[in-house]
Amino acid sequence: MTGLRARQKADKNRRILEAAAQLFHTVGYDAARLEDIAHLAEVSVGTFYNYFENKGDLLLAIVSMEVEEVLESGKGVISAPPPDVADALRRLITTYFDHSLVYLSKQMWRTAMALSIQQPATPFSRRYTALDVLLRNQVCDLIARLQANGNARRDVDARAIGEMIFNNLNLMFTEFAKCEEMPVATLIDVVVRQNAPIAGLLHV
Amino acid sequence: MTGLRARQKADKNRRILEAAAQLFHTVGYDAARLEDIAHLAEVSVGTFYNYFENKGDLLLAIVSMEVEEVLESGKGVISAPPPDVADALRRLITTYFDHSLVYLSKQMWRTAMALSIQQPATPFSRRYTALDVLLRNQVCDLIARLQANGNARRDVDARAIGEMIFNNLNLMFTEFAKCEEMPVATLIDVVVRQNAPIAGLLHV
DNA sequence: AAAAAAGATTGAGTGAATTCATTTTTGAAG
DNA sequence: CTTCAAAAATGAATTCACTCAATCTTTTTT
Repeated sequence: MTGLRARQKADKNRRILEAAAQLFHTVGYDAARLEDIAHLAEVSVGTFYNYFENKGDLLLAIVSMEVEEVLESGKGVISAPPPDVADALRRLITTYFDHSLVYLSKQMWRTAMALSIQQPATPFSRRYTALDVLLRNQVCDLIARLQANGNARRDVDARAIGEMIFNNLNLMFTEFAKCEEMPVATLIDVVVRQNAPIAGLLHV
Repeated sequence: MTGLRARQKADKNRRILEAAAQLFHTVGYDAARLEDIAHLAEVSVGTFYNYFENKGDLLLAIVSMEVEEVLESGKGVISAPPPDVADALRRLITTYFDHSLVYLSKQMWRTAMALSIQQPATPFSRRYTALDVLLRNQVCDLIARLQANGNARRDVDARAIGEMIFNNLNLMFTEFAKCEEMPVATLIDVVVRQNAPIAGLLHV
């Protein structure tokens, strides 16, 4: 049976995450003071630091859970992609971008991205980066799948193309997060246009 | 003649930038306390805040000067590019990346990137973003120039391709900055490989 | 050239993240 | 059931970016 200590620890971890998610959502990342998060989670500030490296790590933990969901819904597209290359890419990026603002605000995304760049060695930063790798692989897999299905030319480096498409959409998402006015639809339109020449290249 | 006030102001601005550049370089961004920067620049902390919005803005000002130099040396490549598409792209990205660590450490780059994402509305953040746009245009111009010279296919959207190539190299530079071990040569190799399919697409 | 207005400087004060020496709780051993 | 060591929790103290009311300097006005 699980020891008391392990259960208490798991419970506190959960309480801290829930408290933070709630406060980040209601008052924003900056305004959510560690003292308030700790109080809401019914732990002391010192205890918080036994569970997370710092305030940023906490945000990255929450964002990572989000990205895991996105990754999951991406799987659906990969397993049965539309036959046309342009359609398949549009479907995948739409899946990614439509998911992006359900739980997280642009401000939270910006902070998370900034933290993952600034402190790349922290545990949740590594996890966040690892998830990016999985997303990148997913795009590469889509290209490979289209090739296997005979819907895309086979004489092209699927990995190189996939990496470039992912890196582009990733950077465009950053631009999107930096601009409060831009709607998701605009982001999708821009990326679809950028993908067009490559879709043309791959078309059988 | 320039008023006394204007001269004093310009001088203080210069002193602050020099002091910060020196301390960021020697002890790193985080360890450079505002009090130390102000002291070295022979102004008070309060005065510092009449010249810059915050500590991050100061770093972005320094990084922006760097990027301006990179942009300048990029012009040389654009004006007389090698005829082969792949060669031309390699030449441009080598110019960019070789310049990147002359004055700035990876840590300084990471902090600058993080700040420009996190506080996109601050004056120097806007400037930094504007410089990114100029760099992106430079890549688009290179493609257009190759097309004009008859060295690249004309039936392809030069802007879409240029944006994608730039966004990819930009994101790869971020990955490079996040990984202390990666040498510039590796970065260049990876990006050249990623560019290869597109270079093939464009080849006449 | 004195007075008034505008602009700039100042550094002690404020607030929030992070640290750490001390105390408390848990699980194991006798 | 005690005793003890390891693990976890605690919150007061520290640190540092940033603010602001008071003061000083330059420029303009009379």
